[in-house]
Amino acid sequence: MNTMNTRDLIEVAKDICEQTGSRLTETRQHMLEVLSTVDTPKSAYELTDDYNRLVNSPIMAMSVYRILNFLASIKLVHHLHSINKYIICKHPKGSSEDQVPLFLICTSCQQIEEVAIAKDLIHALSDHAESSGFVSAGSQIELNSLCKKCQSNIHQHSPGDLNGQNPTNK
Amino acid sequence: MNTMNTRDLIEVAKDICEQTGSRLTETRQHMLEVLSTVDTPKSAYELTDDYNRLVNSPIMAMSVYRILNFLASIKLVHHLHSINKYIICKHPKGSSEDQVPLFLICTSCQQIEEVAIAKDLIHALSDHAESSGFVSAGSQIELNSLCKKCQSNIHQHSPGDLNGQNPTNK
DNA sequence: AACGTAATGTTATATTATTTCATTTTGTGG
DNA sequence: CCACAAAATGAAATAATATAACATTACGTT
Repeated sequence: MNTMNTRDLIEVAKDICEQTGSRLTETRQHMLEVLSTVDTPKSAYELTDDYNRLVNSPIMAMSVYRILNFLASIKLVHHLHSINKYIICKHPKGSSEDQVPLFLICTSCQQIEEVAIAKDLIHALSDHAESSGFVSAGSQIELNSLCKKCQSNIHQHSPGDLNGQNPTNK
Repeated sequence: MNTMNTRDLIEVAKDICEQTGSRLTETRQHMLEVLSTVDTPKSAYELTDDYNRLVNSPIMAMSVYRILNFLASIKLVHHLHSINKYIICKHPKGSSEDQVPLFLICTSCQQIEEVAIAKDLIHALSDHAESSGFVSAGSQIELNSLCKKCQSNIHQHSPGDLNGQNPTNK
């Protein structure tokens, strides 16, 4: 496990910023703190609300987007495309050059588990491509799943149907 | 290779609909035809425009969303979350129970390569989770990549920097 | 023909994201 | 210390994406 507390996270952020010639401003730091208070992914607008609830100086959604983009660019925040939400990186230290993040997203309770997997595994996947030669451009992997807890809950109440697809359009 | 022409696709669609008690209506069939005319993924609104350009009877975005959702539910269309676009399924036959689609998305030219990989491979990935027991809920995998063509183009013009991350927020 | 469900039409609105330009902050060199 | 350039934010508008709600039409079944 490599999860960090907020203080350590801020330190890591400062280091990265120094290295890249960017700045860990007050709002960016505040946003990291806000992100640290939750363990489920949130939309940009939800984070805007959270920020304005927790931080004295108000912020607008536009700024939140900018900050999220920045934090994502230095890999301290992940954008989960499949649910269109953002979450703090759980182990910024562990993300070495030869690893990419894998996200297990519980489709029932939205709890996230983030693990790092070897890039080699990705290449093993893409080698199945016919006109292979595609190269992974550092993309994360998102798997919509069911966590243990929700699995047992569902089995109690309505067995089967883990896929939950329904062919109608209602 | 398992790519189908439009006529075969319609047949498959009809079969699926019969099995599930749904209907391959005229608009749905038209949408499949529209989707067949392109090989790059398109947004719902782009498809709305395409539809209205190619089909005589006009359609509204709301209906397009409904139809895309329907076609996705019967696995004839895929929603690529990471770029928020839709594309026709390249081999609806091949998607047996023990396979899931893997998409290689060229971040440069948006060309897609879709292949089917064994579900076992997914489980191999998620076994890296610490509190394992997550189970894949039939989710597809999207890899942002660079196709062969764009790789060589980039190497000619600006070597390196395949990841293209930039730490500023401009 | 009558009924119920599936599908679509239509309008409005919610949600997410970007564009644009002005202003402020901050490090750097003179 | 001051001036400058780049980085970052403020602010307003608007674009792009997606859903809600309700009316209407199409269609298979009895």
